[in-house]
Amino acid sequence: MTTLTDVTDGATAKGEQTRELILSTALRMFREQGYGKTTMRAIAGEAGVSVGNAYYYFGSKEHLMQAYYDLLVAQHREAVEPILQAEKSFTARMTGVLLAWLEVAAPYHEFAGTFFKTAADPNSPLSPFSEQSAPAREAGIEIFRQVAEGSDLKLPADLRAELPELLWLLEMAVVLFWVHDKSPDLRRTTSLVNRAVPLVDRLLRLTRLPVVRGIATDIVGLIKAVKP
Amino acid sequence: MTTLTDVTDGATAKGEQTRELILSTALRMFREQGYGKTTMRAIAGEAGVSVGNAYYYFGSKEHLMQAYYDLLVAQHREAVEPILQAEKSFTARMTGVLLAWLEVAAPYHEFAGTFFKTAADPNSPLSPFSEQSAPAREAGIEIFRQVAEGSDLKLPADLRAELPELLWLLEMAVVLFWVHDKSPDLRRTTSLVNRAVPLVDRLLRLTRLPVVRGIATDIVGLIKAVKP
DNA sequence: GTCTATAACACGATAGAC
DNA sequence: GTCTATCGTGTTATAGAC
Repeated sequence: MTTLTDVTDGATAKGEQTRELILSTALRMFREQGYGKTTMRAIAGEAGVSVGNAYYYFGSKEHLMQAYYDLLVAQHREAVEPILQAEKSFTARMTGVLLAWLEVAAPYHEFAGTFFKTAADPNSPLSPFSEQSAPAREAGIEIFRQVAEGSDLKLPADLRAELPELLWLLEMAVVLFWVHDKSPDLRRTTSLVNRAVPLVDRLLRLTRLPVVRGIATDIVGLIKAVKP
Repeated sequence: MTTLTDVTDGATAKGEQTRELILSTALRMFREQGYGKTTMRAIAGEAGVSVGNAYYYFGSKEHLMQAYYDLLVAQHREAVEPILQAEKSFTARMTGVLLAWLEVAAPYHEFAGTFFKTAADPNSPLSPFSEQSAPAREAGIEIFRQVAEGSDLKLPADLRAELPELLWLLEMAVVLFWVHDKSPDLRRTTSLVNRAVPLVDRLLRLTRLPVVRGIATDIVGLIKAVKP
């Protein structure tokens, strides 16, 4: 029986190097000329390998994008740690996490649209809602679980249980907005985050009112019922 | 000086016919084999025209998709009319409009993913948020203006002004959900609509409470501030 | 203005040899 | 693991016919 670690040592060390070379070359060219104008031939040529070799490591051009996304997620997770250590208020934690995402992703904004394009395709394994993305999605939701749990929020149990997923959805919405944002310095998106998060905070605290809490309970019920 | 109507009469009648032929052939083939497996050569062949002719009427394969979308919107507008005539309650009107969309779009569900794939690309003219889509978007929003105005809803003026656009956004969200829905008969999406709309209704009426109204005002302010 | 026929191009992707 | 050669596709170009 082979173990997962087998693939990372010995004979494949060189392979890993080639993989890295192709990936970093691709990302640099995506950044410099955009996704559409960067051809697989050009990536292979620039990296000094054959096209076939590039396809040996990355099943498609979109898989190179997916690799970039994984990188982004890792960087975000790192950037978020000090914020979660320092801040206590929900607004500060949530705003910090979202702004950290914008900062990490900023260099790739111009061609991020292409990634989002495949993300919207329900048949693509790259979709954030797909089964293949489940691990990455869970990791993303986990961040928002920490955002909520380490904060000063007091919520009814049913809402608290669903909140991380809801906050993750909110992040998806922010990303959607961000992808379409053409304003200088992405001011519209940062403004959206800075103003929307306090509103979410107020909305969540409103669940103390019985009328609002009734609706909140029903919304949670709806979400549960409609999840696949 | 030539007038706009010149292009629609006399000599172009045959052209219009050819255009229709190409479009209907393409849509049938998209439906039967999916978008990806339907080639431009095959469409032209099946329609009995040359490839060049297909490109004469449709600038690209995606333009054929756009034409399909326009068709869908027109069908939806038709399907919606009797509902808006008959129903008075907001919930019934809104639910009716959304379910009508699901019904009209159902035959295309399988390959709709491919369409929304390109629609999600912010650089694509097919994006519902793009400048080129502005007329279609306005027309869509207009439907929800009718939904709200002809209903029994009583809302503060600022919220009422933004509501049609918000309801249109809600429709976009439903479509996004629909595209990813793999359940038999699209039950999850219909269930979402049937349960979410009454909740929206209740939420909107809650704005009578001063606390809630305060937040609603701020949300409207945020939306206005963040619109391009 | 509408349409045909055919070739050619660039690109993503694949096959199969080494 | 890596290469070369090749395929299938969207799209464009050419050169013309009615």
